[in-house]
Amino acid sequence: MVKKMGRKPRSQAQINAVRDKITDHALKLFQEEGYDAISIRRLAKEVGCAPMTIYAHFDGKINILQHLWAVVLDTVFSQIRTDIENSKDSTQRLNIAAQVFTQYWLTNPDHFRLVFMSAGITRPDVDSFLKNKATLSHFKFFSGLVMLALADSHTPNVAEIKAKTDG
Amino acid sequence: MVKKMGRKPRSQAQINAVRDKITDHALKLFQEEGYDAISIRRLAKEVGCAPMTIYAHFDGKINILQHLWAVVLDTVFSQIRTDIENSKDSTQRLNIAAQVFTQYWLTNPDHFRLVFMSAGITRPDVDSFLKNKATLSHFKFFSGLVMLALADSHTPNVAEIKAKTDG
DNA sequence: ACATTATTTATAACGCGTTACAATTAATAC
DNA sequence: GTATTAATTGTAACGCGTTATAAATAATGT
Repeated sequence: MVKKMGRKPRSQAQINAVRDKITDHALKLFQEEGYDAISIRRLAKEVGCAPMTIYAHFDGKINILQHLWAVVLDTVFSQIRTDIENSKDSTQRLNIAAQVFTQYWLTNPDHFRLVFMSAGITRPDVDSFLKNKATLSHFKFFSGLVMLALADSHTPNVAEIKAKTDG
Repeated sequence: MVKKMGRKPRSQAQINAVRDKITDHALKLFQEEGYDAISIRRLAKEVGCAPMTIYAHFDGKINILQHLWAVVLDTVFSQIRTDIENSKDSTQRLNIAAQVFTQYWLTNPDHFRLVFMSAGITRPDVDSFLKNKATLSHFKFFSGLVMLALADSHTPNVAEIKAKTDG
């Protein structure tokens, strides 16, 4: 173990502070003018840093948007989880979840636009985002609710229909 | 009516000949190397024309892919329409349609890749493609089959489930 | 041949995301 | 101070889609 010299690496809090400063401006700008109307050079200018600094904290432009998506979905699903604990009936739980889900987008149309209508998003971008662990668990949680509700409905061809609609 | 002078405008067949020459090379190149691995400059070189000629026949790169999509979907749905005429039962018709649909992608995996997995496709691109009249009629035709099958199933909560899955 | 119209071509430019790399600034240890 | 390490900055460049514009080419009339 040799002694360390020079500047010490930043703490996680310090790193997150810079990331947050970037994502805060990105969120505002993306909502105001759209994802591909905002360039990296423009975003850097608004943040007050050099374009290269952004690339030091994010893999690329699309990575910034994925970060924003994750934040929004985290709040949506955490609210669903808390609101659901009141009920025990599986179909009713699904109803509550769906209601919270849709209600969130209605009261936060800007978030809806950000997540679902950001122009210029490619399929592989969405795919890699869906490979994110937290995001995946959210969808597993939701599909679990659907499964339970379907199991309670006792209709023979529902599973078949679900298979088709899934595809 | 003044007399016309100079070169006459090309016939539709002549125009289509140029378009087809472009789309033929585009189809081959997109399948071989992927949509965004092929640049307009590269496509033009392979076609044997100048990049500007492509822009004279298509609004842009994404427009070429939309053309290819339309061609593929046309063949899929025309095959479905012919194969369906044998049966009268609505649920069986839906079954046949789904089978032809999936079978097509299994026997033409390259087309499947082209339509559903072309990288670099944006949401508005897909949206504008779906606004195409022929494409829309295809989906209306398919959703009509689903509706009829659902009407025959006599299960009370199927419509509700369908509403959720649609969203 | 010539003028006229249609089509293609060549050239340059714009901003974009992204990368490479050297220069610079900031913070720590001696 | 000075050396050392971390982080940011500046600069240039690449290919991209796309647009604008003028020149070249092709086909038709007289």
